[in-house]
Order: sequence, then C-alpha cells, then structure tokens
Amino acid sequence: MSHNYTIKDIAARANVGTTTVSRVLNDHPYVSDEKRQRVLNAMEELNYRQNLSAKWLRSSNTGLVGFVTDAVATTPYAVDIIRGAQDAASEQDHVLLVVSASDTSNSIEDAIEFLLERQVVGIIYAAMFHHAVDLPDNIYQVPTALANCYIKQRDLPSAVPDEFIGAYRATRALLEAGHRRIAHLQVVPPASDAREGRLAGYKAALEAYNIPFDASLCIETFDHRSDENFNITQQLLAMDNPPTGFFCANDRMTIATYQAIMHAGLSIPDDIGVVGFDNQLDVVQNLKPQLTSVQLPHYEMGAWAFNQLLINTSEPIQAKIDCPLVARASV
Amino acid sequence: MSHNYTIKDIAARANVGTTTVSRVLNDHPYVSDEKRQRVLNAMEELNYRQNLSAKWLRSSNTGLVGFVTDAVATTPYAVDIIRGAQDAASEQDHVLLVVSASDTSNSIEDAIEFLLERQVVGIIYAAMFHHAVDLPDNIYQVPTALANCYIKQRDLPSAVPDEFIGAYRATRALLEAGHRRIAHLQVVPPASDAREGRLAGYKAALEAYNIPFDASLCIETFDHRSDENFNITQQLLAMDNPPTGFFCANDRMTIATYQAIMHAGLSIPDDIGVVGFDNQLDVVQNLKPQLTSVQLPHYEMGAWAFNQLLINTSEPIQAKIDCPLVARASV
DNA sequence: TAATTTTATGGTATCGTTACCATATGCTAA
DNA sequence: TTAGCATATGGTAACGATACCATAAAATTA
Repeated sequence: MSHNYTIKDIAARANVGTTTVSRVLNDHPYVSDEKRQRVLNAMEELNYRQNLSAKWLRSSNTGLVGFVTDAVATTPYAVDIIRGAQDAASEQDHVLLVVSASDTSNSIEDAIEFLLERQVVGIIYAAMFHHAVDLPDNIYQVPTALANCYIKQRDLPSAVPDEFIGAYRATRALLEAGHRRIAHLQVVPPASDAREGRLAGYKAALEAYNIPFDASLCIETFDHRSDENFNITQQLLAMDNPPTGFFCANDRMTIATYQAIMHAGLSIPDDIGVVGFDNQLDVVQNLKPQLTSVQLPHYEMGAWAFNQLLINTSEPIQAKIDCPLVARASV
Repeated sequence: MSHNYTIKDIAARANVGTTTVSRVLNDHPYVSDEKRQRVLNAMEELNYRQNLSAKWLRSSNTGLVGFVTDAVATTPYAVDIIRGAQDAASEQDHVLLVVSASDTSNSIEDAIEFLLERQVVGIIYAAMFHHAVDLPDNIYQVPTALANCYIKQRDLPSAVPDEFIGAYRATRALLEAGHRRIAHLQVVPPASDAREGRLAGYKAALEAYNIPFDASLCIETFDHRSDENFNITQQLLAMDNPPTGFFCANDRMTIATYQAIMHAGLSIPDDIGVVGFDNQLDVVQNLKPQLTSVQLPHYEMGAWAFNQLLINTSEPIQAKIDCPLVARASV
C-alpha cells in the first residue's frame, strides 16, 4: 500500500501553486502550456491519484448515481438494465451505486436513505417486470428516473417497453406466415402492464386481419410450471379447430410448448408457428428450431433513465421504448 | 431539494459541542444519556443526514468496495455473484461499486484505476465462467479477492466452484438410477477449468462404479447451437449400444437434448435420464419433466470474496465451494 | 484526605480538494 | 498615455466530518 500523494506534493515538485495543479486537473483555462506540462510530468512521476472524497466534499457533486431495484437477482434481465445505465453513466463520468431492495416498501425507503447519505446526485429505480410501482417520499429529494416501471402519479420520468407494438409485431409475424388461428398464452399474476399491453397488441393485430377475437384461444398460465404449460398446449392442439400459431407471453414457457407440439407429432415451423417474448438468448438459441421472439429494450431503458437524470426537465416524460421482433426459425 | 444540515447545526440546536454530536453518530463512549438524547432529537427534528464524503476524507475509509467483472452482461449468472457480494457487504456497512470491463486487459486496468481513484478499500474481481485470469499490476494496490476465477500466480485469494464434486454427483445420480452407459456433452472453447473439472468428476464417478471410460460417449459441442446439440444427441441415441444417461455440461444444451430424445420416441426419465449443470431456473423449471441439475455456488462465491477482503490474511486462500445437486424429475 | 482513574465535554487542527480573492503581467482600444 | 481587458498565477478560506488535546467533574483507590 503505497503512500498517496496530494496536489500539494505535485505543486511542490512542479514548482507551482496548488491552484494551478487543480486547474490542470479540471481543464480550467489560464494555465500556460509550460506549467501544465510540468504539472503533468510531476503527476506522472509520482503516480498521483486524485482523492475524490475531498473533491466531492468541496464541490458537493459526487458523480454517484444510485441504482435501486426491487429484486436484482430473480431475473437475468436486470443485468441489461444495469448495463445500459452503466454505459450511459460512464460516458458522462458518473458511477452507479447498485443496491437491491426486497419487496417491502420499507426496504426501498432504507435503500434510498442509504443512497442519499452517500450523496448520490440522482437515483434510477428499475423494476424487474413492467408494472406500476409505489415509491416512498424520500425519493423526491434527488432527481429520479424509472426504468421498466412507472409511478401512478406520473410525476417522475419513466421508460417502459412498448408492449403493444411488440405483441402486435409478434402476432403479425404469425399472420403473415398464413396462420389464422393464433393462440395466446398469458402469464398470470402479478397483474402487470406487460400482460395487458401484450394482449392488446395481439387483439389489434388480429383485428387488422379481420379475424375475430376468440377467448378460448387465450389462456392464462404460470411461469416456471412446465407441466401446466405442456398440458395447456396439448389441450389447445386437441381442439376441434386447433390453433396453428402460438404467441407466448414469454420465451421460457415456449420450451414446454415446443415439447407438446413435438409430442403431438407436429413440426415447427411447418405445421405450427411459435413466437415468444423477451428474446432471452439462453432459451431462444437453444430451442430447435431457434425461436422468433420480441426483444425487450432493457439496455435502452437503463440508458434512457440515466440520461433523464442529467437533463432534469420540469415535466416528467413518460417514454415507451420500441420492442423489435427478432426473427429466427420458428415461424 | 432541501438544505442539508451539518453537525454544527445539530450541535447548536442540542446545545452541545460538535465533538459530542460526532460521538453520538459513531457510538463512541463518554456521552451522557441526557445529551445523547438531545442530539438524537435534534437530528430527528432537522432530518439530519451525514455527509459521508466528509467522513471519508477525514477517516480515509470509504467503505466502498469495487466489483469488477469481465462482462457483466453476457450471462445471467453474474447477478448472483453480485448479490452474494452485496449482501455480505451490506451486513458490514459496505457498498459495492460495480463496474464492468470488456475483455481487453487495458480496460481492466482502467476499471481498477477508476476504482482506486474513488478510494475503494478493496476490489472483488468476478469472472463469468470458471477460468484462470490475468490481472494488471495495479490490482495489488488494495486488498483483492477473486470469485469464479483464479490467478496463475495464486497470490490472491480466490473462490471457485468445486466442479469435480458437482460432476461426480451428477454422474452418480444417473448411476444410482441404474444407468450404465452415460454420455457426457462438453462445451468447447474457451478452454476452462469448468470443463476439465466436470470431465474429471464424470470419469471418477464411472470408476467408482467400475465402468470403463468410453471416449465415444464424450462429445464436444458449442453453446447456443441447438441444431448441433440436437444432432449430437440423435447420433448418440443411434449408436449400437446407445447411452441411457446424459450428463450435459450446462442446462441450456439440455433443451435440444430433450427434444432429440422426444423425437426418438423415448421418454424422460423412464427410458433416458438427463442431468444438467448450472441449475439455471429459467431453463430447468420450464422443461418437462423438470431437470435435475448441479447448482453453481455463485452467490456463495460472491459472499466469500467479500469476506476475504476484510479478513486480509497474509496467505491467499484458494477456496473450492461446494456444488450441490438439485434433484428434480429428469432422473 | 489526597491521589488516581474513569467519565464527560468541547475547542480546534486537519483530511485533500476547489472557490474565491488578490495580484501581475501583456495587449488592445480610446 | 491611460484605461480596460484577457491571460496567468498563487495564497487562503472554506467544504463537513473526525482525531487529538485539554479540561473538569465524579468515582474509585490508597
């Protein structure tokens, strides 16, 4: 652990005042090239490293941004939101302080308090799935932006996926491939905007093709229950007038859907077309044939949220970020 | 944005000296109950919040720990390592500064420099898959611990999964279910310790059951290539003396393996037993039947790494963390 | 009772940086 | 020539906390 030098040491070595060193450090004007170079040399020679605590104390700007999420761990998506925010942050010389809060709102309040103590200049709150959130009052003490969620009062800027357009594209892909009976597997609780938006997009695409909505093709199921998903698909295929297209509300459930389709002796995409949602690479690329899916804009939402913090407009923008379709071999 | 009060304000309001306020803040002895209470009241009334930048500057202990990873985004596992480190950190009143560095070692050096400037008291370096890493010299300027990787010189403490025991258990589960011909699907580059350890565990389990190793049952394949994985499984099943057990080096590839088994008209677990590795919930819980898999100790490695930082022993411990088998319905 | 230790308290220097003020050039415009 | 301004430079007071030192009363011991 080597000793740390200060600007005083640098100033002495370069034979200038500390102010000049500070000016070099912060790219301020009014420093002659000659002295600037002497300072830079001294810093190089002593392997000088700024003490940012001191800088922060003096300038009361830490460049720290808090990143709070309700459950960073439960889903792999979180990472992309963090990464988006992080990339945007480092482009502007900011850092993320990542803290996860469990579901109790008390814990969220603590997490925010924790960040405020650390002098963050802003907070990003990210949700693991698209839904409305309730936030404690202390969040209003610094600029805040939301990713993958929104607040009912709509008084904070937020970025959410455009579920509607994503679902519309997914359904349309099946329609364009000639499918006319299209099942939609929904995910039950929590009641989320993801679910409502995807259902609406599905309905709208059918309507554009003049196909009446058939409630019997629209089934609710649970995430992570392969038996149930398998059975549901089987039952749908056993109908009198069975669907030939499946639009599943997430990629994970398509695994069992694929299995049920194979089990019925049908082939994808020749007999049946399947489209998923989330574009979760671990799943979509390991299914045979590889799954066409809708990409959720996690990365983009993270980046958008960070950029909102710095903009700091008076009126809180509610952004819907596009969800492109990633075509593979399942339609 | 409300004004921030300082200990001076608190001291004035409670009619004590600033030192007394500081003592209350840091739970130091020699403060009468009466004054302590007055200080606490004043803090409550003014909604006082400590300025940690100032505290850090004076005490030169930031409680910040850097968390560097080579590619935080590419795999969902990362999150569990972060979470483990985070939970351990917050238990000790520390925070994680998460930065991701791309593969170039230059970028790792920059990331570390970045953290050193921010006065981190230690650094955790986490890899996305178990392998040896090369780290720049500046890492030695603060206590460092490695998670899911190790350094060739072995001069830094590291935690890695015990791949051997995990693979041994996976193979043994198949053997106990009566399978005697067991295929092992490996993942090709990057050449990792994960691969070698799993192969060794597989071989050891066979040996314990007096079954000779058959190289023709041990096939290399690529991650995220469903067609190839499907074909490999198909070819294995078409052998003269086909395997009835499959030990796959990760869960993802079992999706196509399942499909090939179904396609051959065979059933899991009645005809064929399958075990995966990673215990990736999105996959294992969505396969029918749900997949038995080996749990990688990501969370534990993260927590272990953090705790090493504080212990700071002279000799760098190389820990192998256990990989338990999670039994489900595929064997 | 006197000497010593424990408890209680506050003043002030200090951490490493930047903001502000003071000063001194050289150059241009009246 | 004399303002007036842009350029260049350094000294020093903050920023908000803690560490150290000094002091005094209360409790303990000799």
